[in-house]
Parts: sequence; C-alpha cells; structure tokens
Amino acid sequence: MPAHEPPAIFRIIELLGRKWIMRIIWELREAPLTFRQLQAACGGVSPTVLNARLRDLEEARLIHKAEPNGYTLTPLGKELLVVYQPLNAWAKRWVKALG
Amino acid sequence: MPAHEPPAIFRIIELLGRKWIMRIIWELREAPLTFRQLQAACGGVSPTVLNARLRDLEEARLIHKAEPNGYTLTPLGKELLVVYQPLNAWAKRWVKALG
DNA sequence: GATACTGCTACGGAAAGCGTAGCGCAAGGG
DNA sequence: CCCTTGCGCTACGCTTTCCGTAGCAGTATC
Repeated sequence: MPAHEPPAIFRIIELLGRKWIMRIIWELREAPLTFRQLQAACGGVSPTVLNARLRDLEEARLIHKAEPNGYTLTPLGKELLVVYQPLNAWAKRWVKALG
Repeated sequence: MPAHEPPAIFRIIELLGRKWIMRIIWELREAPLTFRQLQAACGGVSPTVLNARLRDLEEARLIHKAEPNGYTLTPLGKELLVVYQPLNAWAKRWVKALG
C-alpha cells in the first residue's frame, strides 16, 4: 500500500478545476490546434497561462505535441471526452432552466 | 434571437473551472451537509471561498439551503451527478496509466 | 451566565491569472 | 543577402483570486 494518496476522482477534480483546462480539452476535441490557434479559440487567454496549462495537460498525459500540427489529445485524453457528452446535454437543459 | 450568449457548454465549463465547485458538488452527492461539514469534507477550505462558492452554486440553482440540514443539491444539481459517474470510472484508469 | 455549537465576515499576505510587449527561430520572397 | 511574416513562447507588472487565522452574532443547552 503506497500510503494515503488522494482518490482518483479528487485528482482529476483538482486538475479540471484549474482555469482553462476543461476548455482546452474541449477545443481539441476534433482536431489538433497550434498554440496560437488554441489561444484564439479560448478567447485570447494569456500565453503565460496557456503555456502553463499545456504543461499541466502534458504531465497528465492528456495531450501531446504532434508537430507540425500543434497539440492534440492522447488516446487517454480522447477517452475523457465521453464526459463532455452528458455534460453538454445537461448544460443545455440547465441554461433553459435558468430562464 | 437574444444575441451572442456563450454556448451552454462554455457556461458550465466556466463554473466548474472555479476552484472547489466540482468538489462541493461531489461531497453533496449523497446527503446534505452543513457549512462546517462541507468545509471539513473539502479539507479545510477557507470559509471565505466556501461561502463565495455556495453563493455561486445557489445562483446557478444547483444547490439550496435546506434548514436545518445545511446545503443540498437541487434536482438540477443531482442530474449533474450523471457526469461524475463516467468521470470517476475514467479517473481510476487514468491514475493507473500514470503509473 | 457560561459553554459550545452554528453560519459566516474581516483582514492581510500569498498565489494565480491577465494584458501587453517582445525575443529567438524558421520559412518565404525580393 | 536582407526583409517580412508567422510561429512558440517568455518577461514583467498589475489585478483578481485564494488562503489562513481570528472572531462576531445567533441559537441551544446546561
């Protein structure tokens, strides 16, 4: 037993709770994007933060750099997209409920 | 047409991207919790931030105060839990893959 | 009245995020 | 060769968010 590591769900919650992480994954859902494309897609997020998040996501093995097309989701990252499907569906109902 | 509102998915991403939001929802998944119970469950998060997040979640109609048991998920909030199921399953595979 | 809870606010310092400017590099055109 | 263009990314100073601690007002119990 490797002693009290935080549960898996907490680790991913902690990662997804950082600003722009979920958005970046979403923007990469279909095709790889370059640094500047990603920056534009995220509404002009500052390059400092974008770069930090890309390092976070690389360390988590959710993205990797696929020259010369830019950044792309790893297989593991693509699997995470299954979460976005129910989330997207729920979000539409949610927005309607907010009136 | 009410002009260019951000898509529903972006609105929920923005909310979930704030620190502690996902964690609070997770901790409320089974039973209502009081302010201090919630604070303890979240590893001692500062009351300033916790209170701010509770306001955020109330405004988003995902929780409400159910005296005297504390805070609880609304029906809408409970629906959001469907997202946590695949997320939790994926997270376990993810942690294993990280080695 | 004293004790022990509760939800929550106040405040100062630390960390995260932002906006802008610009560097070093590579490719393409004259 | 130089000049421009676009790239990934870094530097820097400012603002916002977050944190840790202390403590207040309210309620219940003794």
